[in-house]
Amino acid sequence: MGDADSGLTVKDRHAAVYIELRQRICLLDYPPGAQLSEIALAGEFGTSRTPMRRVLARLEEEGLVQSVHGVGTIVTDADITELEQAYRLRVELTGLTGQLDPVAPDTVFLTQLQGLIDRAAQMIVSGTPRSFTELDMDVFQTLLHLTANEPLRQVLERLYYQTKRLWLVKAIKAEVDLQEEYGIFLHELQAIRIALESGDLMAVAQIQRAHISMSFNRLRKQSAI
Amino acid sequence: MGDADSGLTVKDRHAAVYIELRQRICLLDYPPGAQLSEIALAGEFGTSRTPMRRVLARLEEEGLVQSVHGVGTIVTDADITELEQAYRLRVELTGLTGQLDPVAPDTVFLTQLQGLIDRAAQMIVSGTPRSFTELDMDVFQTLLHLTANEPLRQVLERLYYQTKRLWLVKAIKAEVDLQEEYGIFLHELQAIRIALESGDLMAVAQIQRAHISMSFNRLRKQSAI
DNA sequence: TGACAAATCGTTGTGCACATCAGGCGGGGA
DNA sequence: TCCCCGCCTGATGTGCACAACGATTTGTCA
Repeated sequence: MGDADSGLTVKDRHAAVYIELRQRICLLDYPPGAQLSEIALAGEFGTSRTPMRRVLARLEEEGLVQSVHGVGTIVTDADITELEQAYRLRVELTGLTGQLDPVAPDTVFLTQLQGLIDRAAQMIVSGTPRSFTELDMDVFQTLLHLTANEPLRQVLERLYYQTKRLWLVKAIKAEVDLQEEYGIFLHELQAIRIALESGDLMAVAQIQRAHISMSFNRLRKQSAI
Repeated sequence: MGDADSGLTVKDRHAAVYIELRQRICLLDYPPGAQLSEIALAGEFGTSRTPMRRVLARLEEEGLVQSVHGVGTIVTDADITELEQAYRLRVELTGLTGQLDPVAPDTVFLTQLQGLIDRAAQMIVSGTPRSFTELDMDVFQTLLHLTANEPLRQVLERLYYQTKRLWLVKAIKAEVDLQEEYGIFLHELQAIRIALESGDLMAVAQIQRAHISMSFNRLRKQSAI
């Protein structure tokens, strides 16, 4: 946390804390069941409990933590049966990104995408569940720019971070075929690039939609064992 | 506000305050631009600023108010150009209600619906923009039970209250044909009942979707004058 | 030795005093 | 008369002390 508050407003600092905590939860630095201390977090981020409680309240609304009076603030469990509804909604909403306010990519975007594809190729050689999840988050944030519909982006972001922990939990328990996952992901990105170069944003959305749906089915198959 | 806190937990009381303020904003008791005082609201609801600030923070995330340091908490403007994206997303998501976890209605539900239809018929005789909006809210909450997908319900509820003020603002400015609106709404409810009695929840969703879309088009036509 | 009850500890929730900030009002000078 | 600077007011944001609550531990009695 290099305090580089150069020109940053206070509101931005709070948003940064929120994003940081969300990252820690979704990367399982704070695993399900972990207890977050308001005082400790306030000390770490150089503030007091009052602003920290606002951040935690937002995390609670997103369903990532749960605060109980007298007990503590606990990281919620990533249960596949409870998150199935969210996952299926995410599938459908991803399909809408090519329909509602699609944004044609510029050359900068295509360059970024190529960088992400290169990182995905590197995953096959030396990838860990954690580094793969970090890459997946970057890809998500990048592809989110393909729609200008702000409410849709907000909902998709919410659903993404609600459901993303499922994969990493299973991956750490060695219940997924990592090499298969890496290969499928690289293939998806290449397909997206092809669709993008042909200017077919509807196709891009459908490719994402299909892969999210298939990814969920693989997770369900693994949990049925 | 009859303090009937019989068996209600503290959390429920806060939720009730949130719903009450949301209602006041969407019924234009607090019109766009109105300033909400944390201290005054805390006094009215018999609490202090701290819990009230949490409620206002949630309203701010929903986009209904905006808090600015040193200025105040202001009810946001209901601008049709800014809410167009939310409206179009709401149209698509309403169509999904018949697809994601549809719930077959029971006899109690059908009885409730008939009561709403009767109220809609009464609107044509003696309806005001405000009472019509109250009826519309009750209809929305009732029809929301037709899907069991909790994330979808939350998003739909959010989008509904974000966009609902548009109609009431125009209606109060006498920029909508009230009798036409009442008639269309009654017709919609009757169509929904017919689809419901035939057990076709997909049709119910499409009927709602179509009417929300057409309602928005009527609003746009009026604002283009 | 077991079971029950009371106390203790740590946590989140609340209330209040103060800091911080933006806008408006008024006075003074050109 | 106009403009500008500084104060003043009222708002939200923050920090702290205390209340409320739940889990655990400890002590006592049978």
